[in-house]
Order: sequence, then C-alpha cells, then structure tokens
Amino acid sequence: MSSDALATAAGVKPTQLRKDLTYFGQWGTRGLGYNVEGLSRSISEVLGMAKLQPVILVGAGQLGTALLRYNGFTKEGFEVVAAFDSDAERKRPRDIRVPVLPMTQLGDFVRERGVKLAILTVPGSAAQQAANDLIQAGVQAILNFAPAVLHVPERVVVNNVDLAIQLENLAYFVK
Amino acid sequence: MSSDALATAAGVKPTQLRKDLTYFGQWGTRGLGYNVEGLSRSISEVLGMAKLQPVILVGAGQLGTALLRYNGFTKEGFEVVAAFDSDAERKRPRDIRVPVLPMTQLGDFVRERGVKLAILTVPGSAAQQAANDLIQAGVQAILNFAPAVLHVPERVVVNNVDLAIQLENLAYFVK
DNA sequence: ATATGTGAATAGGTTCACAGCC
DNA sequence: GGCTGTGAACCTATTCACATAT
Repeated sequence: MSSDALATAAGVKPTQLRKDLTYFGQWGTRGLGYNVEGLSRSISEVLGMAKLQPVILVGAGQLGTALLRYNGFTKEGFEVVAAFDSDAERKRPRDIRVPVLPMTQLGDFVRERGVKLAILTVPGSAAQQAANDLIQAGVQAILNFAPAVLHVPERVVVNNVDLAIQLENLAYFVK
Repeated sequence: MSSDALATAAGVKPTQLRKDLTYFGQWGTRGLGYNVEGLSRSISEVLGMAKLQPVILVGAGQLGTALLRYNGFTKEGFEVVAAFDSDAERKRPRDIRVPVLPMTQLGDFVRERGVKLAILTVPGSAAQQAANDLIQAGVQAILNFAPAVLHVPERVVVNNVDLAIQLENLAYFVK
C-alpha cells in the first residue's frame, strides 16, 4: 500500500507520513509501497505495545467508572488491572469487573505488579496528591483527566486530557 | 498578579503566557501585572464562552452516558441539552437528566435550537455517518471521541480525543 | 513507471533580550 | 525597580523537490 493511501486513511499528507516513518527506520519499498502487515508489527514494537501493558486507574468516580467500562483500551494492548479510590467500598455498578481497591494498597500493588502507566480521574483538588502517590510507587507515565496542572519530576511523563478545554477550543471557532 | 505567577499556575513559561495574551490585546499593566478578574472576563469573551453554549451528544453508549453524567462542562459554560442515539429506548441509568432522543429527531432539534457544538461518542464504524448528519443539520464543530478520521468540509472544525492513542503515546516513553 | 527516502526550503511556534511604561 | 509588550533569534515541524531504488 502506498504512503498516499495510508496518509489519506490517517488524515495526513503523504510526505508527512513518510518522513515520520523514517525517523524509526525504512519500512517501505521504492516503487511499490509499504507492506501493511509488517509495518503494523514494526510500529507496535517501536511504540512499546508489543506486549500487553498493565494500567491502573486512580479515582473511580463518574468518569473513572465510565473508563473502566470502556474497553477500547484492551484492543490496543492495554489492560486496566485495578482501580483505586479513597472510598473503595462505595456502591458501584456491578458490571464492572476490575477490582476497586483502597488507596492504601496502591503502593504495594504498583511495586508488585510493576505497573508503569496510570490513568488519573480524581477531582482536580486531589490530583497532585494522587500523582505524588503514584510517582512514589514507581509509576512512570500518567494520563491525567483531572483539571489540574501536575508538577512531576523530569523522568515522569504526563499527558493531559481536559474535556472542558477541548470544548472551549471548539467554541472559539464557531460563529 | 504577574505573568510569572500566572505562568507557574498554568504550567508554562512567563514569556509564553505574555506572547499568547498579546495576540488578542494588551491586558496587563507594565510594572504591575494583570488584573485577574478583568483578564478572566476578557478571555471568556474572546473564547466565545461569555454565554452558555448548548451542546448535543451523539451516541449514548458507555462513554456517552458517562459524559452525560460528568458535569465538568456546565461549570465552563457549556450545557449538554440533549443526547441522540440510534436506540433511544434502551435502558439507561435513571440518574441521567438529559433527554435521549432518536437520531431521526436530530436535524430538527439542531435547527430549532441553533446548536453549533456536538460531542460524538458513537462506535468508529458509525462515526462518519453521524458526522455527516450533524453537519447537514448545521453543526459547526465536533468533539470526536470515536476512533475514526472524520472527513468534513473546510468550515467544520473537528477535535479528536482518542483515549487509546493517548495511552500509546505514554507507553512509548515508559521503559 | 512508480513510489520511497531525504536534504533543502519553508512555515510555525517558542524563547531571548530589551525597550517602554507604571 | 518591576513587569509588560514585542521584534529578533532560535528551534522545531511540515512541505517541497528530486535522487534513488524496484
């Protein structure tokens, strides 16, 4: 398949796609294009997704439980292995399979299972403290849904997903 | 308050904050800093958030209903006024106040209420069709949670929030 | 003939350094 | 003296143009 076809599918320009791919190697054949199967496998490896990544979720409130139900992650090589909440006993929908544990168990769990990724869905006011706990335990990357700026050491990576900001961004463009 | 203090709170550098603000005007006082209240109001106006924006949600599945419960939007000047689903009658948690209507009513609703913003939480396979319906009805901006590349006319703005991609992004950085 | 890989050109965004105002 | 506003310098990312490989 040509970079042109792949780019159309991905919603980018062909040159962009080629340039990006070459940062990690040469996976195409000149005059022919890319072998989709091989390319797909190579990308998975580069992205560190070859093996199933265990993920924990902190903050099993509205948004948190919604994400626990959502299984779009599994398909992409992630498995939410446990959730943590300051009120682990609160009644929650029974169709949630992931165990909800008290925050006190977070440290041991992360260390024992070697968890490196965490999803943070606590209220903004609790976010920094929760992040500290996660980092202390050894988590290396946080997907933060809380509306708060997290201050973390250099080695820890944070990705912010603020839904309100996303809407504000759009609101600016509508007339 | 100084740009330095504001920048620390926002997690950016002071010069960045000042440069960004001046794209829309001069809101500070040299030697003094910014008036927080006035600045806040000005930004709201520039972003088009001065008045409550009605928003609709399309796709009341797991993620969709979770977002309906989430009220982080209201606080930022948005109100989800209705949800639409191909199966509007399906049983849903009763604590959801927003009416869930059938897709057939989407066009009329959008036109009557003058809705400009939509949140799209349908499965990837249904996303393009749903987007077409929205645009047809007059929606100008879409916050897309579906894992799909939407093809839309120039005048329509799309913001993609792909949770799996966010995690992949982080996975690349953990070792 | 066709499509990749890539140096060069261009565009876009961030940081610096300091003039201007309080 | 203190802090904003901003042109210039710098850095990063995208696009172009074409040499290179099948």
